[in-house]
Amino acid sequence: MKSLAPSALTHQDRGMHRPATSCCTPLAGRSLDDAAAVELESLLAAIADRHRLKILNMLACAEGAAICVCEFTAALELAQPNVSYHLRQLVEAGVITRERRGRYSYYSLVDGALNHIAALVAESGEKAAAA
Amino acid sequence: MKSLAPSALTHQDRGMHRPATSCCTPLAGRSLDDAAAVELESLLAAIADRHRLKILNMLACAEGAAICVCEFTAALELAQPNVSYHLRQLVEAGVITRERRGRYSYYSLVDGALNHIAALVAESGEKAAAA
DNA sequence: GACACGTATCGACACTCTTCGATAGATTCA
DNA sequence: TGAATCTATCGAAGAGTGTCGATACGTGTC
Repeated sequence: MKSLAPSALTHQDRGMHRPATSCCTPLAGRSLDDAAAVELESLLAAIADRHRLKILNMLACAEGAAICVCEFTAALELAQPNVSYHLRQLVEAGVITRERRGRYSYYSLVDGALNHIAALVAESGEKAAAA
Repeated sequence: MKSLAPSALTHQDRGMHRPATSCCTPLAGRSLDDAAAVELESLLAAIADRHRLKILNMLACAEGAAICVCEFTAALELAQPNVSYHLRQLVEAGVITRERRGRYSYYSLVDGALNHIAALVAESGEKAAAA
């Protein structure tokens, strides 16, 4: 499945002589395991789109109020199936929720979802700053 | 270039009669313009990858110290050209910087870069919470 | 200068994502 | 019930992304 590097060893591991210009400084510690990396990857990928970012911003500006699909379609100047597609991506990522009212579909932000993502980015990235 | 929606108008704009089950709640305001959305999109896309997230985490755990390419190659179990590719993506996004020492290349986090991205996500998303 | 080593880049390929047109599902109104 | 409306889904096409093998570049060593 996954092709490994020719040899997953650092130059130090291979017992190479190490001159003054040494390589491979040791890490202070580890925190982001594979599963966490994959999860954060999917979360970030869900919001890493200009249209979805504008959707999220519209929802944030609505201050908790739900917004109808047609409003997104008008604001984004995007075809309706496209808007549905992007909304679906955000719903599946758990960032927004859908609510049907009659013929209309209203979407709203999941409380604290984006703050959570932001915290993950700041945490797994700038953990050094906190220490 | 960009195909617009059939008519970039909400149901209200088209002067439709509006029953009790009305659509299109007005927004509280706007903040994320097109340029900002594109910029944030590219920033998020740069870090929305499991390997690049692990690179960033390793750098964060190094607490400011630079890390050699070979260390990433070993930790990520990824081929060397692949590692260079991901490092390049992060450099071009302005999240990390490269420094050559002899034959080796060392990478380190740009101070506050990830906190900046996190702030953008939290800001343009949960602006309502701040208000 | 010739060689070894670490890293970056190139071209090709496979895969995923986004977009589009068409259409189906669900609900309201006459 | 039938027509109209709003939204979601489907299949195909296009663009973008990550991976791989091969190779070029820059540096240190002999």
